[in-house]
Amino acid sequence: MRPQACADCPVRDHAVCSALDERELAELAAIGQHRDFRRGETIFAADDDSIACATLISGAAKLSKIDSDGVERIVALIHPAGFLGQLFSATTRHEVTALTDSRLCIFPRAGFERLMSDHPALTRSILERTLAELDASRALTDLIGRRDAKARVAGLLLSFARAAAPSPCGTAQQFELPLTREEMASLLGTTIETVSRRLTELEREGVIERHGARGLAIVSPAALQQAAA
Amino acid sequence: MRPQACADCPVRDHAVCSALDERELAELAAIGQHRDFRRGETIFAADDDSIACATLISGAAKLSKIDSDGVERIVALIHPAGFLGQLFSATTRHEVTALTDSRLCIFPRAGFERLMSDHPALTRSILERTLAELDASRALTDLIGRRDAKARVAGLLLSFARAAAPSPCGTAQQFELPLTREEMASLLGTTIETVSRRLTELEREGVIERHGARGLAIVSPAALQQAAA
DNA sequence: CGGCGCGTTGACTGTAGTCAAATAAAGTGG
DNA sequence: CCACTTTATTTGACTACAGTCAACGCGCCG
Repeated sequence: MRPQACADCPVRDHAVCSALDERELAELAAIGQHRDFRRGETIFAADDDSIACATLISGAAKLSKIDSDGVERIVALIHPAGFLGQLFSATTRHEVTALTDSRLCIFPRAGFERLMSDHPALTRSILERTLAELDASRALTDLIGRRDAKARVAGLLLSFARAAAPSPCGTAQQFELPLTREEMASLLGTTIETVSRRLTELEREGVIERHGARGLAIVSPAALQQAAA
Repeated sequence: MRPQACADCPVRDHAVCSALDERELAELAAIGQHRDFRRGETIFAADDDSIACATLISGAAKLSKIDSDGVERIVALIHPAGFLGQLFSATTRHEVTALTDSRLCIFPRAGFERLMSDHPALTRSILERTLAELDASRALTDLIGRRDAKARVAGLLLSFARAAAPSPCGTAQQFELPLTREEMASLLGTTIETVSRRLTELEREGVIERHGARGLAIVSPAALQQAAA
């Protein structure tokens, strides 16, 4: 990867590298390289040596743990411009998996951390990104702490709609669900069947429309918002 | 507050200030001051101007949102050495409330952020703290995503036991619950009654013992761990 | 002493979980 | 390109757990 590539990068205004000046960006670009992952591929495995970190350029990823019974528990979703990998820690804490075909800009961790100490702007940028992840994580805590499953499902759909929107503050009216029913259930702390039933219910009420298993259109944003309350 | 006070600070080895050298610490101490809050007191109100941030020296705090129906939804707990306040943002996003009598070391945000730009070590230290909060938040996501209420309650007790332990890695065998039933329910996405019933059940099974409404002893750590699985 | 906040318990209802089967979608090999 | 297998999703019937409403107990403070 050359700095040239950064000029065309779809996340160059939002990712951690956006705060760097040209010279710093060149240094970072020198140690980074693009890599593609197919849907379902493991990006980092849990409890491995933490040797790399990355910016997600396109696609989507999930962070998960496998608990003692072998059940996957998803704890976060990562969207483009998000940062992946465990800094300042010998091993990774979560499984990181591509939810859709994805492109990453990967950096060796040692080199990345060295650049952080050399360039405070990079540290600061990572901090801002981490604070954003923390906000997202707390929003998720809020979401899955809702008592009825319908509110959790509705809230998840809204968060997908926001993530799928072209502009950072809008919401897409129509999009593809990035998660399987099983993944949604894992994220929401419920079961496949309940997710399916609540989706059916929302469709019967005229709040959403489904096009195939993954396609989704929001017919009444207000009603969906209401259902998520 | 003077640097002298820092020497006796119970969290001086763990809080964000621990990474600073003497001169930096003196600068930070110059803009910080201690303040005590009583149980239940609001530390920062949601949606206020974000004018201050703080290190929690002793006690405990909760971060919460009040949703449209007026129901409180707790999204995080903060323990001593934790950092409070919203950096890089005009307004606070959450209500911050003292759970027990607490002592804070408060800094005006503008001064604090200026010190961060002057001293990369402080930025780096805040980053490490934020990464720790992010881990904690994801652990909470994992906890409240469990399907049965008993596992959620048991897991919460374990996390209290860890927080109450004198050493960072141990677990206290006996401690006071820092949350009311209502707060536990809010955190776990369930109801007061369910929390109460599951506690009664755990006691009946001989896993825990209750001493009054708040006192708790873990009789069988293994069984509790098992129940939380 | 009486009220108030907090916690526990009981009875009942309803929603979500479980087990099982049918259907739809996606992938495979001819 | 189609038949076939495999996987994902929906639906149904039943059960169990959690939510709701209500009463009661306890400790605290005025």
